[in-house]
Amino acid sequence: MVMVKEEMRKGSWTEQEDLHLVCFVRLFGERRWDFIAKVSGLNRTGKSCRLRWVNYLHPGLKRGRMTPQEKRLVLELHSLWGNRWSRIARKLPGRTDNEIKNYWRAHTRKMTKERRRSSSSSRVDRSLDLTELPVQAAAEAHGLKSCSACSCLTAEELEKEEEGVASYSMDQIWNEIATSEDSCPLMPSSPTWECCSEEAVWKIDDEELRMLLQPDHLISDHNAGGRETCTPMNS
DNA sequence: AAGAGTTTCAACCGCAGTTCG
DNA sequence: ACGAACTGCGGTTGAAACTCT
Repeated sequence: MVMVKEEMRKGSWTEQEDLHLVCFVRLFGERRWDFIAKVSGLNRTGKSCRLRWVNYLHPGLKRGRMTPQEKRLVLELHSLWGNRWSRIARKLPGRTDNEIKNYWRAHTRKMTKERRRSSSSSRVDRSLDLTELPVQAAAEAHGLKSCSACSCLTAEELEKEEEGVASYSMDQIWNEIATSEDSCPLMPSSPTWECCSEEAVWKIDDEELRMLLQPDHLISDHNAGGRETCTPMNS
């Protein structure tokens, strides 16, 4: 018999996939993505699962457009660090490197366009050409050196802070999760979760896992009303 | 109203660094 | 010490949403 390797799913995530992923991440933590991808039955790569979690499902994420303060900070930090998106993202709580990267791209494109427009109407005013200035100068041209008009930290202040604690720790996030646990339909009051320390969860092998994923382990009274459960999708 | 052009956002890819056996 | 597996990062792409003409 010929075994055909199943194609991994690609493209947009469905709501059901999201629910499953959230469930399994909460069960096993934000690590071992290949493992999570495998046991969840999502038929996605670990990489894809991680990306979806980090960029979309993570509980600490902000939604919607970036604020002027955030935009200002992005420009300023970019002038200091260049395309170190993840580093910049760490200074903007709730924003992902992907979001910041997207914003920067959109911003520079806009600037290039404005430049073209202005250079076609008048060939004199080069001061608007931020994309061709050194990034530091570009930030200054935006008036980013001092940030007294708003309450956000300047890049310099952040730089000083850099050695200290990250501005948004995982502890905060998990505290948030813990406090909202009761109202979350996704998180069954699973014996697996309750009886295992985080460390212990990481030590279980595949055989134990199969046992733990038996429906009677996962479906609790909590989910009796047909709510989402942490059973593999393709089971 | 509709089609073209632009912007935004989510997702993929490849590579490099790290961890683990 | 070494190789495989995993993880994170930055660049790029494409579809959907939005705006303009």
